[in-house]
Amino acid sequence: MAQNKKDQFDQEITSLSDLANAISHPARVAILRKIAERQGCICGEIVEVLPLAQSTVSQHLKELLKANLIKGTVDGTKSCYCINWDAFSAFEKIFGTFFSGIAAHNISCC
Amino acid sequence: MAQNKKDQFDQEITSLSDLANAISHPARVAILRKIAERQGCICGEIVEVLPLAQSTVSQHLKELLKANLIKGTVDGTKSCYCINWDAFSAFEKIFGTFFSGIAAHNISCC
DNA sequence: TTCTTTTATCGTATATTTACGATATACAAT
DNA sequence: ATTGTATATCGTAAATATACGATAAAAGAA
Repeated sequence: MAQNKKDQFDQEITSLSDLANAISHPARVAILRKIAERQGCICGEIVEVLPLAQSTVSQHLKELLKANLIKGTVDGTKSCYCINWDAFSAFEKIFGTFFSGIAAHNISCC
Repeated sequence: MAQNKKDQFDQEITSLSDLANAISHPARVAILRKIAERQGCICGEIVEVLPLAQSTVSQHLKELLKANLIKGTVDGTKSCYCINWDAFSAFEKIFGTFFSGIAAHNISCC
């Protein structure tokens, strides 16, 4: 964009929008679910179940790492990812606060 | 992108990512909160409190309308927006399902 | 050592998003 | 009728996101 204004908002707001952004692509939602579902960590199995190239999946994984929702460790030639449960419950809390903050004013007008 | 693959995912996944996308920009979170907080509908007051041009705010409002999270009516020269409570509780439900679906497998590995 | 496997990163193309100013439209007020 | 106000839309520029193939790096197997 001509100029990025995202940093002109409160931290409370940007932490929410950043988390929302992390799951704003269906591939990333699918990756999170897959990682959670296969309780042991998984790696390139994700590539098999997604309709995306390996490099693209790797890119999405990087985004999820950046948002701190997953953790990754190297295991031989393979990479192992799993849910960062601490960050995830914080995530849930932030969304809960957002929803209850909105719902506190529930009055219909138009 | 070279090719958009977003429609190759389940509807359950895309409805979540679409909603997340709606609040993936801080301006849109701020707009939702402002509309909820001023229980009566508001219009261009949003422009005053955001660090964005009127046309940009209008664009973000359009996005929120597209996601069905707000409703808009015209009132004279002014436009009046408010939360779409039905859609909003559906939104909350979808996120709740997502979180509990992930949390169901809570096992730490790496 | 050499070959294979796995995954991250680089380079690149294209699509989408974000942002603004200018303009159009529609109503209100004078 | 003219002027002002509020807001949506258009056109456009620039940034970011998405996707892929090619390549690099690093470990395991032969």
